[in-house]
Amino acid sequence: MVLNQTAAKILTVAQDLLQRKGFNGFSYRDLAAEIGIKTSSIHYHFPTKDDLALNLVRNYRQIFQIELQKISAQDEVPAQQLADYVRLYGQNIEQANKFCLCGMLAAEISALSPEVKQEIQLFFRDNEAWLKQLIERGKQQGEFNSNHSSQLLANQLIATLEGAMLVARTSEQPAVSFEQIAQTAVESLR
Amino acid sequence: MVLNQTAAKILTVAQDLLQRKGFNGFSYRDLAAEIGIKTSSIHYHFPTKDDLALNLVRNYRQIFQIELQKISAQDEVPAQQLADYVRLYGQNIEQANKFCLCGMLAAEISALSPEVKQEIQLFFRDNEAWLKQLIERGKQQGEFNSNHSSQLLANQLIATLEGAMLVARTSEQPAVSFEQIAQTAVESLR
DNA sequence: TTTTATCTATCTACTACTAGGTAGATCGTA
DNA sequence: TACGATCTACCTAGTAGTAGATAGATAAAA
Repeated sequence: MVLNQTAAKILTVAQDLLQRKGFNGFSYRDLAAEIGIKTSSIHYHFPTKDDLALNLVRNYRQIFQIELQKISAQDEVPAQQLADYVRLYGQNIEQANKFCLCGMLAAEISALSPEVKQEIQLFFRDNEAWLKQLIERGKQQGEFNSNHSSQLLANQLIATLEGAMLVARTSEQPAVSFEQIAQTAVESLR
Repeated sequence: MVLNQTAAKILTVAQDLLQRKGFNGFSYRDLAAEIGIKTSSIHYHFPTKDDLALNLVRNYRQIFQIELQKISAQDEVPAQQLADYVRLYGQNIEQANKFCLCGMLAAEISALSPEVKQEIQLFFRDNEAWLKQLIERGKQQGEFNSNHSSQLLANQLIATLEGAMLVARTSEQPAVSFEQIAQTAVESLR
């Protein structure tokens, strides 16, 4: 997927608005105003808003995958890799109280096409698969300890982090609120 | 807060739409059409949409509190009370894949006034306080076991349940998906 | 008579989206 | 190399429909 400069800019601004205000919380007009083009130009690159959402999720998945691979590539112990993983989520909140793009779209799922819904599913599966592997390794190395399957623990952790981000949005110190819960969740794996 | 029939009906329908589609996902027109009145009548009872949101959250808090007291009143062991608590959340998903009203509004927080935001905060505090007490009792009775403070565990559990509901919305079997994660979270307390 | 609760009718602003046009770049071909 | 055709990426100017909100009439109840 090769993108020209304008399309890339649209995606950048749209992602920011989406993570802060939600899919139903921004319009093509908002995008156009911030970028300095006309709404029709956005329609040229992304014919429908659902199209835009699809591209945003695909983009988000891809970038997240790259970050996961980066963490995997660093030769750290599982506990440290888990901490790095949690920080990936924490960055959203630190930046203007953003929510996870896929968490946001999950809340607004009824406004989205089956294609977008599936792509969001895949984001969570990506995370599940990566975390499952990590937890597996952590168990083998004696860092993590639980009777539950690594897959269940992975899904539980994803839910906890998404929920922590969500609840943190209503707090006066979102970053602190998130960090506390995330910390507890990570330590619970020991 | 005494409500006449129409205001009560508006709240009922609005709550349903809000939990399924989000605050930005329904309009006064949608409400009016479903109830069989005019939008201006809704404005009479709830002058602004933010007003409506405020009443919805207050109502939701109140009903939730009643449910919590019901659970407390039943003379069950903490582990069973926790299961009852989780079922409170699960009911949302079973009903047409609804999300927690306050979880939904937390995602759309940027569209809401500080008053509504504060009321949502209070909902989470209600839950935190109730759960903290429950976990405390569970620890004393040897049913729960953790090095973390009951308050942290309470907040972690709330986040996990909210996140589980959120992620479940993208799944093909939301109820199953939620149940698995919730089950894991509850058992992790042992 | 005042209050309550509804209505009709309307407003301004915005929604996603489209038709049709245009400047400029790129292309194949004579 | 020159010329016509096509393509890219934007524009102006609109569409129909929806958003939340309001003014003022009306009718029934207190």
